[in-house]
Amino acid sequence: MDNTKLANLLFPDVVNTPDYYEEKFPYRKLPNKAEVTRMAPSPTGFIHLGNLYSALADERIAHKNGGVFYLRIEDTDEKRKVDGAVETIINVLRYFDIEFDEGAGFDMDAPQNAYGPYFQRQRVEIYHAYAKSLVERGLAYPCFCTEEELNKVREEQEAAKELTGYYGKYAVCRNLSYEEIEENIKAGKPYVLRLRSQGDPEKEIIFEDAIKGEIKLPENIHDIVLLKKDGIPTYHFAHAIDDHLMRTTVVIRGGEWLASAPIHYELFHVLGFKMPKYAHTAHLMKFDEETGGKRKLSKRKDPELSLDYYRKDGYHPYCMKVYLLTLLNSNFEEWHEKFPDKNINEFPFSVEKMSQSGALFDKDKLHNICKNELSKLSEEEVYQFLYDWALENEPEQAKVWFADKEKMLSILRLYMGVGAKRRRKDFMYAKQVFELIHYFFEMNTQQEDEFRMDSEVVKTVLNEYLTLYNHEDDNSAWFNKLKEIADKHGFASDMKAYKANPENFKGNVSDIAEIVRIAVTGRANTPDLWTIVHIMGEDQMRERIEHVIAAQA
RNA sequence: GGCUCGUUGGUCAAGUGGUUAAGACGUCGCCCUCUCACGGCGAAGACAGGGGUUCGACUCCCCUACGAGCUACCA
Repeated sequence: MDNTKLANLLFPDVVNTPDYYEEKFPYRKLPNKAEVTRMAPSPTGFIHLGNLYSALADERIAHKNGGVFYLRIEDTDEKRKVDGAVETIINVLRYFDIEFDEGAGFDMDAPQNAYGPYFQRQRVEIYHAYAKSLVERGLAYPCFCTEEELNKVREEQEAAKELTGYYGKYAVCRNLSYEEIEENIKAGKPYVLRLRSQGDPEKEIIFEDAIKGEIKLPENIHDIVLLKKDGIPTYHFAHAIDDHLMRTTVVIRGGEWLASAPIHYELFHVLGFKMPKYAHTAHLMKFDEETGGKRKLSKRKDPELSLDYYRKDGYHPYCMKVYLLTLLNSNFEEWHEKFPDKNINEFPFSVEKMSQSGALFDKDKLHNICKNELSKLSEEEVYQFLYDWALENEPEQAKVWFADKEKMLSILRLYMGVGAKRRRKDFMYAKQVFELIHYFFEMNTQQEDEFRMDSEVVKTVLNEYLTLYNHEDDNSAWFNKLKEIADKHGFASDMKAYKANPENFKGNVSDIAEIVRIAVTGRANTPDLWTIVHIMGEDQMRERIEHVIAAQA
């Protein structure tokens, strides 16, 4: 068989050789320990927490030592393509402050496009150049088997309990003569290009995975598809060529790829490429109510883990990042606690520290981190964050909430405990924040907690409160009046006295405060009531209380 | 079915042959306190099971169970 003749028959239009591309995309000149990583999503239009999780790992590995992190779009599967997906990916990652150095999203002529194009569909002539050279060397061949034929073979293999796939005696197109091939092609028969695998089933490959350590796998023996019948490469072929030509040094990818590592190993070998380092990550998992076990995050089943969800509810991107970092590198949390003022990008991130098994997404933990991180921000920063969120998600309400900046800042200061010895930690995410403070902006809010005293007592206390109330009172004068009311109606004003003999009282000052608190805010738990009253003003307070009194039967 | 990876408290996890088996979240209790939040103190709670190897196994080996992934002209 004349391989050169075959190569020319298959790829008559290919002019460039692999050497041409090797020269065009030279090794990168980078600092010593710098790594080149990439995020290579397929544009399916959906991006969830797990994607962010691995993107963050890639980004950290590249940037911790002055390397390069780029975005490549793996759009080889026509069926799964979704319009606008690329924009979504870029926007979401930008929102979460994960910056790319090059790749999709930059202009074609921009210097950040030097190793492009970064859309695989725009790279077919490159793939074909390498494919042609494989054919020339007898390492690839066209296969004319139809899907039906392949299915039939697979069924037979399954029935015979043999290894399924296109290999050995099942690789019927492997030894077609030039004449047969030419005839098929002239007849217009569609074909795929397959690798002529050199693998030996008895041998195994050994390679070092940065996360899992030494891995032993049998050599690949399958004549896998390199080019699909439309001439577009499969993942495997594109991966080898792209990551080589884009000079990727570390491939961080999901553990589902581990099993196909032998294919990649053979491909890199046969193409004469140096293997990158691999790091196969464990997936973020979710507790599955149905089965009662862990499972991989799924697009269809877990819409609440979509990144859009976190944007909608207003989770601060920084908090998300801190959370993911604590999952990614277990020593991060300790480091962050030890150096609270250091930029989290200074953390010495390492792939080796990444978990071997999939972590369950933990909302409690996320919330705890949100509370802590938000409590480190200034009221101005929180104001800006909430403002941006509200404008995008609650434009109508935003007009009300942000009509008076000073008022909003006062509320934030109160809820954040700014100026106090210790900061409060009530805030988790924007939506929740507004649920906490909305009563400031309504004349009569819905009562969310019930009075524990009967309505006669409530009425009496509230009337008394209104009578004694003086807006000029400071916090302690104001509180003394609550005590006065307590004493007058058989409640203890002194907590110690109450604790000593609770049976002597109807209750204590806290019960009086609670009545007023519920009347004013609609709920039993709030920060300092005096401050609340002074932010909302005497009029609003009186109106609310009178409204409550009137509502008591 | 075959191949592969994994398995420490409810969750995330430290741990690399000798430890009272860290820490964080959550839960519960106490303290502080006008409620809440914050903060402080404390409690409960784990090496999947069985065999080896060894003076000694959470740590090394084998088997079983369970979980996950792959087994496409999808990535």
